[in-house]
Amino acid sequence: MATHGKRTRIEDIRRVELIAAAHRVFLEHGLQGMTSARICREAGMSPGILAYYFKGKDEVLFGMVRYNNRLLMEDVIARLAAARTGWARLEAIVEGNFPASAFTRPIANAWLSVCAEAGANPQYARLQRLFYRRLRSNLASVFEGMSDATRLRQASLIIAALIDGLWLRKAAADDVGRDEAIALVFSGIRSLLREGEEQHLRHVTR
Amino acid sequence: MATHGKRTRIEDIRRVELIAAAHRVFLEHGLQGMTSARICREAGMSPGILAYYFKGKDEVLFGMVRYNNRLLMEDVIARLAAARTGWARLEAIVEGNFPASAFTRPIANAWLSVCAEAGANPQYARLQRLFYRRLRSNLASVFEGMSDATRLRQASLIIAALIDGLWLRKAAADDVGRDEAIALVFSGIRSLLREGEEQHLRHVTR
DNA sequence: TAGATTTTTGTACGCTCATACAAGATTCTG
DNA sequence: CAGAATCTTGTATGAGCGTACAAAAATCTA
Repeated sequence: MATHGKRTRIEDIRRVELIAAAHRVFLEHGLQGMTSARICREAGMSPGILAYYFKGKDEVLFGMVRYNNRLLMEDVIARLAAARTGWARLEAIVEGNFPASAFTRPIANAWLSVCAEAGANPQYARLQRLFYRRLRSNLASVFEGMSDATRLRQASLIIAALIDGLWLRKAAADDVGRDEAIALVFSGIRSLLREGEEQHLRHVTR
Repeated sequence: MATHGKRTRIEDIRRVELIAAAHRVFLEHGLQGMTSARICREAGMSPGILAYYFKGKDEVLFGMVRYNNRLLMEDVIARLAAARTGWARLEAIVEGNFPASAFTRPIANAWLSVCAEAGANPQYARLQRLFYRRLRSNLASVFEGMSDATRLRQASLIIAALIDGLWLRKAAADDVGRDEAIALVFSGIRSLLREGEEQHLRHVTR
């Protein structure tokens, strides 16, 4: 009992440490530069440690992506819970997709390398789909009851594509700042919405 | 003189054959799967041939990207030359960015892998910037004289981001077809433009 | 056709990286 | 404290890749 508790504790600690280290390496060097040796060095451990706590590198990798997504989603979830009007919820979603500390060229690049890898690796594709579905359903919850189904699909697709595209531009040219990116998305949203719909979002809904 | 002509011919033929083969491999396997051996096999040649006609793999790679960009741009340039109204030129640009035969999940993925690599490799970043600058200036030539500078920058950024984002969505989830993608971009454009501006684009300009 | 030049082939070297593993260090147990 | 279990280290192995190169084949020249 006692030994079991301790053993599990240390194992979990190491796993988290290694995944956090992997995350830092990933943000700095991208998926390509995230080698086993670098992860261990970043964690201050020996190169062979990964094989002890993980079945293989893929396990570290998936853990890292989940870790990353959790960090991002926690922020959005907290903001969504605090939001009172539809517009505030929209702000939470959009701003949550451009974290102040994360809308950076190297990070945009790192994220891009995951998207690229998702084409070859079905497991990645699944993680991506999950993340994207959450965004879509968040947007849908803001717009629901406002428009017909096809318009809603269009609007949420456009907004999602806009967000992704701005990240891509960040990675490629770094020609847009965080505040400008958010402003651009809202500019797009305002253009998409009719006058009455925009007013509707300003009412307190919950 | 005569020998020089012949020698140059064969060298150019092989280089083009190899670059075309590299392009096919790239579209199918992405940047990651584009190995020297595969390129040579695709071209029906021996593995060592690359070293004879190219200084290294990078040279093949940059040649392949240029080859790809040329293919895409030829289409846009031809459509632009034939366009008479501003709206037609806009259609040429937008539809040219979604080639019917190329708006495919594997191709979107391949393109994405180049964007991801551009983060680490400055040479790639240069090629990407060139390609993107062309899109922006094409868009600017359509909108010029219509709006003030900041609105123009906003609009062209949003449209460019929308196009990129839709390609990214294609790669990630394949949840949007070519026609729908084009329709979405135009839906975004129409939302962005005021009524008078949209009418302005329907006049014959040249 | 003989020799010279160009083109192509096949292979071998060196590098990077993930993974496996034996040996050492640490912590727990009785 | 001795012995066992757990944890950590450092290194070795092998696969995949780009590249260099010697030898073979093909083509050209006189």
